[in-house]
Amino acid sequence: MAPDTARQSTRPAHLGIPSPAAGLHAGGLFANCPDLIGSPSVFARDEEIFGEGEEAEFVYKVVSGAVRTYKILSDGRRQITGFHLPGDLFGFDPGEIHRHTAEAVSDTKVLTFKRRQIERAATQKAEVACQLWDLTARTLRHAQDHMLMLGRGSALERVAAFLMAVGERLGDAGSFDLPMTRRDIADYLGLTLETVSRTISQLEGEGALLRAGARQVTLRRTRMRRLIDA
Amino acid sequence: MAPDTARQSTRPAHLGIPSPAAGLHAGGLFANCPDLIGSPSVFARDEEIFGEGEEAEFVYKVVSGAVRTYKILSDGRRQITGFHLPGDLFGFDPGEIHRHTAEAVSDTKVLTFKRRQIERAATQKAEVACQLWDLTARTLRHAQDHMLMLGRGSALERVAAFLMAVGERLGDAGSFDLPMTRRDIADYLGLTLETVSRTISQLEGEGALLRAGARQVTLRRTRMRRLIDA
DNA sequence: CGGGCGATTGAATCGCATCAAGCTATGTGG
DNA sequence: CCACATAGCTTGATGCGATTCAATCGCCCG
Repeated sequence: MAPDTARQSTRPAHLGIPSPAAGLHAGGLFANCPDLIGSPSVFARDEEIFGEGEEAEFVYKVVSGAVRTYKILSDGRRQITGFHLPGDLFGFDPGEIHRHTAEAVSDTKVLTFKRRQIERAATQKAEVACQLWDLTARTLRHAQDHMLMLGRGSALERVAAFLMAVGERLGDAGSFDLPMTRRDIADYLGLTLETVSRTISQLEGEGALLRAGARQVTLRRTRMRRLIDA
Repeated sequence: MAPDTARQSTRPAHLGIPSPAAGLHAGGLFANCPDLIGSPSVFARDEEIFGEGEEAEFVYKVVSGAVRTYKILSDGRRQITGFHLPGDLFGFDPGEIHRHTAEAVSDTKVLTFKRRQIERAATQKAEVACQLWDLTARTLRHAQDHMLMLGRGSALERVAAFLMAVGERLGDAGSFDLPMTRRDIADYLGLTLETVSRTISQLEGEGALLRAGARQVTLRRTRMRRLIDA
């Protein structure tokens, strides 16, 4: 009943593994709409795909590479709200206007779909509208899990959960490559790049992961979970 | 292009006024569905309306009072994801299961709607499905704005933005009453109740608000904005 | 081989959390 | 009607974790 038990702490504790960092695997979304075929398109590292405030003409699906979506504050602080990996959809803020900027994290191939076309399909077929609803709902769930992380997690919890989530989404076969920089990770987790770097070193020091270069990591999931659970 | 300009700082700065703390004014959502009529229901202060993990049988609309929705971590930390004020809808996580717990912040009147009924209407009428989609999208926008706050805002920015948002949603006629405790505010903003208290005192000290008792506040919006802008 | 960006590491600082009293309303029972 | 209890709020002292500032390292690419 009363919330009097709510405690706060900066100490490590179980955050639950949040849903993958942006997880919007498209499933068969457009499968049954034969006229909805995406046009392939390529973006170079750090190239803008769309900007905040622009008209939302297209919707995108990542084929290879990675994309970040973010907002910038007037003083330059940046909050990345999601990373989009192969298979993920992005750019689907309902409404006429993009509410984020999207950039390629690395060289990236995407499929582009006309938003108008999709929305028209939605107004005609309730089935399509429900799928879009479900898609937005999954994005919402991710956002809420991430809120929990940003509001309540220590640096250790945030970084560990992030690495595990990205690993899973990349189909972690033992080890994997992080597509993004430390700064990107920091701006996603609400930390500084130095803290991210230190925390990864700490995780390595405690045997929760191995590194081969800055980007390639091998997770020891059991040890990592032990670190953040207790 | 490159995100190298992203800076970080703990200093106050413009966060943009985030959308109101949960803002889901129902608009005319169920207006054109004459068979969807809510049953009135009353909950006492701190009474649970639904629990995380429960089957999502109903959807709610606040008539009077206030509701909080939150998640609890295994160690007791609580993250409130939204406050729901008169006119707001809540409990509409798509899916069969509630992903939050909802409690009355103060004595509260709500209207309850059968979720099944609404979803059935959605599968039949594309128009309804689109409205639900839009509803979820608005919740998503709020969540993303809140992420920005949690990830990047100082205590001062968070509290000031929160007060302004709540004031607006309550139709701030000069001054208004906060329905929730300092602990609730803290668990929403990712702070401790002491920090919230101190920050409000600080805002008062700098002439950004007046207090009449702990809960009633009068905002000096211009001064408050100056404080967080610069 | 050298330039440069990204990552790491160190030292000092700061903001918020934590721990710990008091304070102030509100309400209750004698 | 007042003493007392209690819940919520405020305020103070202290500590810790993350940020900030500042080198330095190391890898990748020209």
